[in-house]
Amino acid sequence: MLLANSPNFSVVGHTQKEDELHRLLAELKPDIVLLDLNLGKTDGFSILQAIRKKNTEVKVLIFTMYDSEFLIDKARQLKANGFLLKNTMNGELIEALNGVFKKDFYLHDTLLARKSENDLVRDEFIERMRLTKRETEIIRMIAMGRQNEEIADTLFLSFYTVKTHRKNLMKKLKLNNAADLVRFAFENKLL
Amino acid sequence: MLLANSPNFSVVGHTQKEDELHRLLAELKPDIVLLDLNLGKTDGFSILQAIRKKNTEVKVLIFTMYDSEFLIDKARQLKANGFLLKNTMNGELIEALNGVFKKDFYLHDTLLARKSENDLVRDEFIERMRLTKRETEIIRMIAMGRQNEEIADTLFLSFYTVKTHRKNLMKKLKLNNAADLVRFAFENKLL
DNA sequence: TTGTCAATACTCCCAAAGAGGTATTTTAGC
DNA sequence: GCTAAAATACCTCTTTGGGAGTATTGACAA
Repeated sequence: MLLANSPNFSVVGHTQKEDELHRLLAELKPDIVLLDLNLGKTDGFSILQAIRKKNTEVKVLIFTMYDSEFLIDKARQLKANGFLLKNTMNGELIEALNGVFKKDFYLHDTLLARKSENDLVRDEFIERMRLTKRETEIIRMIAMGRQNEEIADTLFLSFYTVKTHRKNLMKKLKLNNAADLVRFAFENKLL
Repeated sequence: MLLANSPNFSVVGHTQKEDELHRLLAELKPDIVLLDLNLGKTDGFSILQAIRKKNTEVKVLIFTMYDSEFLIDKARQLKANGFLLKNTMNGELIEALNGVFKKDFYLHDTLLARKSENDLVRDEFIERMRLTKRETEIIRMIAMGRQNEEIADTLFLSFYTVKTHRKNLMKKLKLNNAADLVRFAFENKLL
């Protein structure tokens, strides 16, 4: 709908399923994929990685509701070509679609401006709370709604190890349950 | 520190304990109380209520890191005189301190401006998900890290009733655990 | 080189949450 | 006054989380 009146861009296909995505990519050979980031069961990032394994040419623009510095970093790291928020104006989508060709990694000015500020908040938090690398990694996954076993599988750790980290996080941050932990992650810009 | 160079305001006391707060209020008779909102065990709002029960004169300025429309509403509702974010500039604190005398409820312009926008996001979410009044109330408390028994006590409900609501929320929102629920609350500006 | 810290892994126990139910009462709209 | 939705309350069972403690390994620094 946002692209209905655009002379330069049109939507050639869309899908909800990963296997269909790969089929469509091969068939339609689009210039850009607008990829929705889901933090739930089906992780948009793993799809991004899958795309990059098979296809290094197509531009991937992350299009999500998650206004998060951490996710922006992760998107860049995993070779996305841009990051765009869903609650965006019409103009911004077009701008972003052009942006992915012009820049290595497109990010809207307003997001860019806020980023360094929030990075600071986050880093200060991690420093203040003396969170280790692993702990930071795990608190983020908890905040994304993952449970111990999932986290263990993803990081190739024992279920017990994840439990230990979780326990230590609770202790360090003086929190009592997972909900508190998620709140803390949001407040300190970890997510 | 922020008030060190202010000709009009000075800090006459401070405390972390509620009983001491009431003692200090009686002794020092300050014009304004800067009240930190903790969403954890010790709820800043219950302290606000306690102050209002004994003392209707003193101005209470909520001073918190929680940038949340919902909390702003709640503060106004419980007769606070203003709401100020912690990551504020020096000038804004002074502005707010003056503001609590001038207005019924002081809120910084930038917050005010953003508020209606976020209210919309929230209302749309509640509408879309068909959340009832009670469910909205309870998802917020869950997101604040409260557990079923606490929520039950606060709302004068049975523990089982809260469990039921929690269960229904999970079903409606297609979520699997409390962490997911908290994330959803943040993303949809419920908190 | 000798600690300390980070990371890993495990045990036991208990509390809490999550997933199925069912059922009654209240409230609000027609 | 009737009906549908919301709110209340209870049950059983399984899974997950939270708290306590212990132990081993590798890395890095004093």
